[in-house]
Amino acid sequence: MKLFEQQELTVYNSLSKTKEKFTPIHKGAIGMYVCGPTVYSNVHMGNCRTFLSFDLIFRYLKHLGYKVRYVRNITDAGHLENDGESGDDPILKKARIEKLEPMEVVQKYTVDFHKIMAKFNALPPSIEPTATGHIIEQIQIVEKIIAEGYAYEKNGSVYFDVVKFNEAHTYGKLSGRQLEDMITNTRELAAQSEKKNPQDFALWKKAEPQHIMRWPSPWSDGFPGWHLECTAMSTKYLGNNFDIHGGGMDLKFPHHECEIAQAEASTKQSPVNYWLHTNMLTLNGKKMAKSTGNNILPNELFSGENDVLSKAFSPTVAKFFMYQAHYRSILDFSNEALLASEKGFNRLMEAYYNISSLSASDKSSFNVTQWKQSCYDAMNDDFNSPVLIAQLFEGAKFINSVKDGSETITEADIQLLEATMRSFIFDVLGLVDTASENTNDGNKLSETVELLIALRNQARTNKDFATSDRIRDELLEIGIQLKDGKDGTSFSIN
RNA sequence: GGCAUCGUGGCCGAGUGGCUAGGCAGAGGUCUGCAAAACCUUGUACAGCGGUUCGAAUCCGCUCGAUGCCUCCA
Repeated sequence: MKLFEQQELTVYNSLSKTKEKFTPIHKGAIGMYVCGPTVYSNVHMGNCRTFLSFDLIFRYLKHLGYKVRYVRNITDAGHLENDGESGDDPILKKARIEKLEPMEVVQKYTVDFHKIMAKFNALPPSIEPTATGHIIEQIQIVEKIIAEGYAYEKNGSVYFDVVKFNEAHTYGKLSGRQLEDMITNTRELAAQSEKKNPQDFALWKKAEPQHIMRWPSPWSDGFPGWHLECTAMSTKYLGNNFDIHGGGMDLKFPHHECEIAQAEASTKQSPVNYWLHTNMLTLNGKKMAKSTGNNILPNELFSGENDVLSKAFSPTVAKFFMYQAHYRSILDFSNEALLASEKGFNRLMEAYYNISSLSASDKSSFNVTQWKQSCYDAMNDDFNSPVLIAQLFEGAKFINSVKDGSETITEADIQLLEATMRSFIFDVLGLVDTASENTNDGNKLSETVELLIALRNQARTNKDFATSDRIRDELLEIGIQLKDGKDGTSFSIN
């Protein structure tokens, strides 16, 4: 029996604004689409948070035994500023600044994105389609929407008729906005607008002469609108109705709202069963954003080269820090919080490695089976990673107490405890144990340090504390800390 | 201005109509030649004011404050 048949998963659906029991369309299989990055600059930590949140969700669904098709796109064209009115494509803009072909910009930052995700030990999606690779599909959807009467062409550009759509459908159901409110509250753009209403959005834009990213279409040589890309790529690989659509909270409106409208207008059905939105990572209490410069880059974090950081942090620690908050909560990025997470993470890993040295008893003084279920309960409750981590710390506390002799455990429970800790820490959370990498890597280094430890212990036996302290202190200076315990001396490399 | 989210102990951050989340820091202890590290123990907090209730930090209303979206952003 698959795990998912034993565990009841609940997810928060942004569309209904409630937690709902999760039931996939096809038993045992899940289709999930997540809006990927627009590749005109390096991804910052805020972007990473969203992708790491969905990595956790992807990993957990797989862990439960679901077959998951995870589609995450690369936006490499059409993402206009100012909704296509007087807007500019940021990729084109960047290409001009850096004197590159647009596709060189795309390639550069796509490669960077993949590198960063790999450092965070994020699993690659099943399919990673690009907008420019799906122009034909996008044109077909525009044709369908025009045929249904929900779009109109003007001077070679095609716009979605929001007011018309709203007569038979509901525009604003995801974001909770009323079209009437939007009409009264929308700031009027330049009077020369081609749109019937300011709420209308571009499906296809005619390219200006200087716009080099362009494709032929029935209406003009031009390029697709941003919202259309995701509709084309999600439905192509997941069908007209699929399970999960995710993205950052900031994409809810207008991007996802427009996706719903496009899909309903072209297929007459609701595209997505569960909408999942991740919340923002803030810096100094403000949203991280590419445009304002209020952000921190992953590489700055890994190297410590940023004024807000007192030291470098590993990708795993950063990830652990982010998973200590729920994905739907705003999280503020700070050095203090990272330091706290680093200590906590190291303590958790120490406890995990202590499992192998536990000695078994006839009875367990702790209900390991029940504890295991509470780990699942946490994740089943809308992927509540902070509660899962709290449970893992409960496990750690128990391990240390057994080691201490104040609690007991059976051999079978040792196996269960180890397997559960391992699968949640490494498979579900996708954390990487940096400490053990350090000690396993340099065998010669380890042997050298072991030799020094032996010499120091000899000095201690002879009460030659000057020598023993010198070895200890000088090793510490070069970043090797000796730890005297009951069973001898161990060390860690910082 | 409209829509939405949120305000938790020194810090970070879960959760919830009555039963201690967790982490970090602090305090006490164990261990140690001394330290460090490690481990154990320890904290009754939920913006303010009203209301509902036997009982609210948890529900409702108002006030104040913060953030996000409403123009590109995960």
